[in-house]
Amino acid sequence: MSDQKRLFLVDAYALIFRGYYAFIKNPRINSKGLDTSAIMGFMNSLLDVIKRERPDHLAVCFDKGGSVDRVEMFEAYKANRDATPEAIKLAVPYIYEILKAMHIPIMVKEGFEADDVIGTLSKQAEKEGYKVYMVTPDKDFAQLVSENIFMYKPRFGGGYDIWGVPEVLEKFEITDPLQVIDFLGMMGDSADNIPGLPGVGEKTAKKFLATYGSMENLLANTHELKGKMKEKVEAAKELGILSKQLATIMLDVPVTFDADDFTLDQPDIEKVTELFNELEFRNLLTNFSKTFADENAEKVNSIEDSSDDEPKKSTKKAPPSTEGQFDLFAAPGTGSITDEAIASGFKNIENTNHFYQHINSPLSRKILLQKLLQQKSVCFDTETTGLKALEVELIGISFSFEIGKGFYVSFPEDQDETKTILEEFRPFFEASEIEKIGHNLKYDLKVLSNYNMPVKGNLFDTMIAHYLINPDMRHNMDILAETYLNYQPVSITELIGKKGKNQLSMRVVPINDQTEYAVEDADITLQLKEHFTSELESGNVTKLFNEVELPLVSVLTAMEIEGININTSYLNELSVVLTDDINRLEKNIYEHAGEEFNIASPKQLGIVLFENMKLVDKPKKTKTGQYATGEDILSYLAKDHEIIRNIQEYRQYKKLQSTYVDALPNEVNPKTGRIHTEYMQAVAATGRLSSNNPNLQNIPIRTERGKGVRKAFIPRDENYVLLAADYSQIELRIIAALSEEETMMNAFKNGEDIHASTAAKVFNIPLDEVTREQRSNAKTVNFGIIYGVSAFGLSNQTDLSRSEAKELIDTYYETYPKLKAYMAAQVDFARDHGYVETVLNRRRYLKDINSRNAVVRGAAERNAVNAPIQGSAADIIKLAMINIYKRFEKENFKSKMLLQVHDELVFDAHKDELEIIKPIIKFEMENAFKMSVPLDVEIGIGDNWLEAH
DNA sequence: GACCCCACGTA
DNA sequence: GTACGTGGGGTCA
Repeated sequence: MSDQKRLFLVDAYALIFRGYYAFIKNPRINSKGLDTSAIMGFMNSLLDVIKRERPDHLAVCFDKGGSVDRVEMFEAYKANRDATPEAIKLAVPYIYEILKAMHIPIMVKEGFEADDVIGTLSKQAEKEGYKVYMVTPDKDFAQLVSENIFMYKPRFGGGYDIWGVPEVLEKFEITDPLQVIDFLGMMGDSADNIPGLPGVGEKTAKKFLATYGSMENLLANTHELKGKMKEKVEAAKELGILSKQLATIMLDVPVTFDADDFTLDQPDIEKVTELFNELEFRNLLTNFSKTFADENAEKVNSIEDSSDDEPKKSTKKAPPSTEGQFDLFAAPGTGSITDEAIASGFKNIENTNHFYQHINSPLSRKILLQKLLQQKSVCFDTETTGLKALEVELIGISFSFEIGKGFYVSFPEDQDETKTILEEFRPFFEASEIEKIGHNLKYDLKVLSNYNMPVKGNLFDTMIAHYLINPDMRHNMDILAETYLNYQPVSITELIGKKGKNQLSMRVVPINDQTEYAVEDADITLQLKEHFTSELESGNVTKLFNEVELPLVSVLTAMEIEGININTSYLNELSVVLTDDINRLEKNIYEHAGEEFNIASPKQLGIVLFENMKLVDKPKKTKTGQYATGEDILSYLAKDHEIIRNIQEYRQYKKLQSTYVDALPNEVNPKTGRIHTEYMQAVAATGRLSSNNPNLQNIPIRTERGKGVRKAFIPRDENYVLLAADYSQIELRIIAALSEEETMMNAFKNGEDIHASTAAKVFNIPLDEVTREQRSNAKTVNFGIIYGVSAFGLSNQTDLSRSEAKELIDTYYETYPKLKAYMAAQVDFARDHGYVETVLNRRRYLKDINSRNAVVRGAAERNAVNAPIQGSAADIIKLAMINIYKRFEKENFKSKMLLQVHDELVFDAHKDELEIIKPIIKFEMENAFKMSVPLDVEIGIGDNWLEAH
């Protein structure tokens, strides 16, 4: 029996960074807008260690002020690391607080890195007879490993790997752990900016070590090397020695290991609870409480266990580790982690009681239906053959109305039989008194519509609920389940594989797995609903949810099902013309350049223009170091160089052809002959819709050639025309009304040309003397205001110099003082509350509004101004859509609403109904929301979308 | 094939 | 300066 004392030394920043990047795609933001990913990631790892190992001695080590010695050696040391993310800077003080409350010793030494502190302490403690575990994912520590010193590498998804001497020797293919230093020195480390030997990577470093054993010995024998490698290494001898020094962890930091100081005491549970509550760490708090509540019980048990020399091996089934051979040598913290289950202890289908039943007989279906009809509220979810709702077939429907229980009705491949079975459930779907719960219900409604099965009754969509609770997050059900229910659902990829060639159809998944997967989804969604009902309430968005977003689901469903007709043959002809133009331009460009290259490659184009042709003395570079060749750059050069004008034209035509002219015909649904875009209701952070598959919200209109594409959008047949209804200047009207800036309000009330009116006031001249240029500049400022202007941005957009732009903005604010006050008030509100809101109380949280980084804060401030404007406009058109849809339904019009483009609605208008629907549309849009400024809607009609404008 | 970057279409 | 989605090139596995 070994009673050797154990010391755990935790490398804080390594775990903090790792935690932060693990959540990078779905940062954990609490209701105050604080990004808690780093704190959560770190605490999960720390609690995991404590829970598993019950260490009696433990300390957490931080860097402070970087390594003075290493920077002296090599100025660039760690210089090319990105600045520490804001969220991490904010996280560290919290982590200190929590550690203090947990009574965990913190080790920092100004001017030294945590590596060095841990190294020094490890060696000291080893001498005093301790077994030392360095808790870190960083491979650099392998050099410290000895008989009594181990690396304790936390795994994603819980569990850990222990690296002792044998593991290190095997991983690095060396004979002594100290050779890790030579290894790192040879291959370098881009994250730490250790240069390494040029041309030497992992493979070569291992080979060198096998042959020469050390950096010094390699450098003494470079004559044995061959070719390019010989030249490179010989030229870099000094660099090699320096790299090795940089990679060496120091063992003489002025710190002293004192067993008493490092003893792990009982935490101040009250204080920790308070901190966790403040951070809104519900699951972590549970985890923490369990860890320390079990403390005494565990200690008794551990008498038997203490015969283990090594920490207990994990028995929990952890998800497949991402740390394979390759990952071992990846830069720390940069790996994008797909498995976010850092917190061990998610519930899942295996450890949670549930009763999910497959329903596959007439009798059982009948019983289920009767049950369903007795409910006030039922959650359902469809399983289908694919993702395109209007083209897929139904495979099954899951239902749940009681937590942990649910049913899965499966359907055969035969579509007639499927129809018959589905018909049995018509009483349920048409029952208007039963609430239907789902996650992304629009999809399910569309699938059911394929079988002519409309759904009635109130809806509750958990995806949209969460979109209102926090629009900046993503709303996948899996993530929501993990965040709010501490539950990790069966992953779809586990069932049918990764998307792409080898993906299976749900049809071939064994029926038991189908049932478990499908009912789990309905079960989880049901549970999320309970959760979100109160969260909507506390976010003050219940009304917005019930009266705008949920009714809109049905409206969008109808619009998507409707689709729009396009003139395919016209587009095909257009493509031929474009191809001719493109070929002609291509020839000209090659002639000017004196060489042939891929004009569509910005990389190649940049080299031709700026290296070979040297069109500019100091070409601008993009952030990745390539030459910038964007439209803004080219337009400066256009007047002097024909090749530039040709390139601009080439780009324009290529874009039109690839994105629209050639792509749109492929999007025509073979069954309906129409294009059915998909509106995303839970994507845009401001509350706007977005459109994809295909995106019909960015169809060209500005250029002559672009307008050609619009002509392809046509009415359904000769009895119809397209009707387009546009809000005129809705965002400016909103900002005028919200700021109560009377000058601007009056201009709108009097029906003035707002940009000319602005120009007259700003330049202090009569309205009829405003020049085109003045109006244009005023227009740019008007728009700039909405986006949060800067003099820099304005001067970029106009011919004005920076100082002229600044002067214009200043006069603008003098002309409209209340507007400026309103903008400042929005920013203040955001600082105080952490969010801003629209006229319908739609919120956007701005976590960076108090950031100490001026650039980051500036962006948040512009959002504080823009989000309420853009979002209120979105609110208003959504209201109008709902009201118009209701009227159209009620009147049973043949005319249909087809598209929404942020401030415009497009209709297939039956010629006989034109005069009836025109005033309805105009009225409903202009009166959707009452403000102190009138809304104005312009209606156009035509045989295609261009003419309708 | 998956992913990022660049460029560019709209409001 | 705000908000999106798509297509092609380039790179890596």
